Amino acid sequence: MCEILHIMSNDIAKQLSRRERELMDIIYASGEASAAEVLEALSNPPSYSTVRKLLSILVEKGHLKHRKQGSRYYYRPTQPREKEGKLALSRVLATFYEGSLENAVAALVRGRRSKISNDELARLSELIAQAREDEE
Amino acid sequence: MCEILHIMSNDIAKQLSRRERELMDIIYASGEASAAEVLEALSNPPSYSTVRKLLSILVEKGHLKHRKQGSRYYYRPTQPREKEGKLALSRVLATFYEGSLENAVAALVRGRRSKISNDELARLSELIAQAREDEE
DNA sequence: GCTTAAGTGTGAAATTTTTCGCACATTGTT
DNA sequence: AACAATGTGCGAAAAATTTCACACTTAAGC
Repeated sequence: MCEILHIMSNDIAKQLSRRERELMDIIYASGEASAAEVLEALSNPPSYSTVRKLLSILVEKGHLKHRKQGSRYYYRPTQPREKEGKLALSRVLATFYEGSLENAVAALVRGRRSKISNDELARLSELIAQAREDEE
Repeated sequence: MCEILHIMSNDIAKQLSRRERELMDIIYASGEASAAEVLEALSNPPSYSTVRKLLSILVEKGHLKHRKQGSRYYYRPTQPREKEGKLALSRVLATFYEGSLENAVAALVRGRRSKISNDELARLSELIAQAREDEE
C-alpha cells in the first residue's frame, strides 16, 4: 500500500493537463512527430495554431524537445519511452490491480479470449520461463 | 494500428480533467470512499470544500454514484473497476508498447529483477499455461 | 431542546487551460 | 525577385477547471 501510494504520488504524468497528455501520448506512440502530424492524429482536433501553441508549452515545460528539419520542427519526448511506459503501467496496476501485474494479466487473459492470441501467450510464457531461469 | 487508434479515441478517461481523474483513481483504488477519505489520500490536497465540490461534479457527470450512510456520503464509480482497468491498460499498451501485452511484460521482466518476484512469475506462468489449454 | 461536531450544497472568485488570429519567416517555383 | 505554400511565435480572448467561503442540515451528547 505504501508502495502504491508512492507510485501514485511521484508521477510526472499527473502534472499534465488533459490536452497536454493527449499530445504527449500521441508523440510517445509515434516516437516523433511534427505539429501537422499531431494535429492529424487528434480525434477531436482544434486548430493548427492551437496544436503548435500546446507543443511549444510542452517544450517550455521540459516535456518535449524539438529539432528543426528544413523549416519544420519535429518533436520528441525528453523522457525515454521505456521509462514513461513503466511509470504509466505502474500507475494503472496500482489503481486497478492492487499493484499486481499478475492480476492484470489474469484479467486480460480471463476476458475476451480473442484479445490475446495463442502465439502471444506462447511468447509470454517463454519470456517468463527465461526470467525465472535468470532468477535461479 | 487501427485498433490502437480506436482504443485511444474511444476513451472515457480522456474526458476527465486532471483533478477529476486524480479523484477517480483514488476511488477506483480504494473501491469506495467518503470525501474525507479522498482528501486524506490526496498528495497535494486542496480544501475539504473543494474535494466535495469535485465529487459532486463527478456524480453530476455520471462517473460516480453515492450512497448515504448516516449523514455521510460514500462514493463509488458507476463503471466497474474491471472494465475501466482494461481500458486504462489498453491505453498504456497502445501508447507505450505498440498495443502488445507481451512487450509490456517483457519490459517489466527485463527491468529491475526485484520488481517481480519469483513467486509472481510462477503464478503468471501458471495463468498463461491454463489460458493456453483453454484455447486448444 | 440546546449545543457542538461533522456533514452537505451553492455561487462565485481565482487560476489554468485551451483556443485562435495575426504578423512574420522560410522554402521552393516560376 | 515575386508568389504561393507551409512553416513559426506571440498576445490575448474564451472556456474550463479548481478553489473556497459561507449558509444550511443532520446526528449525537448533555
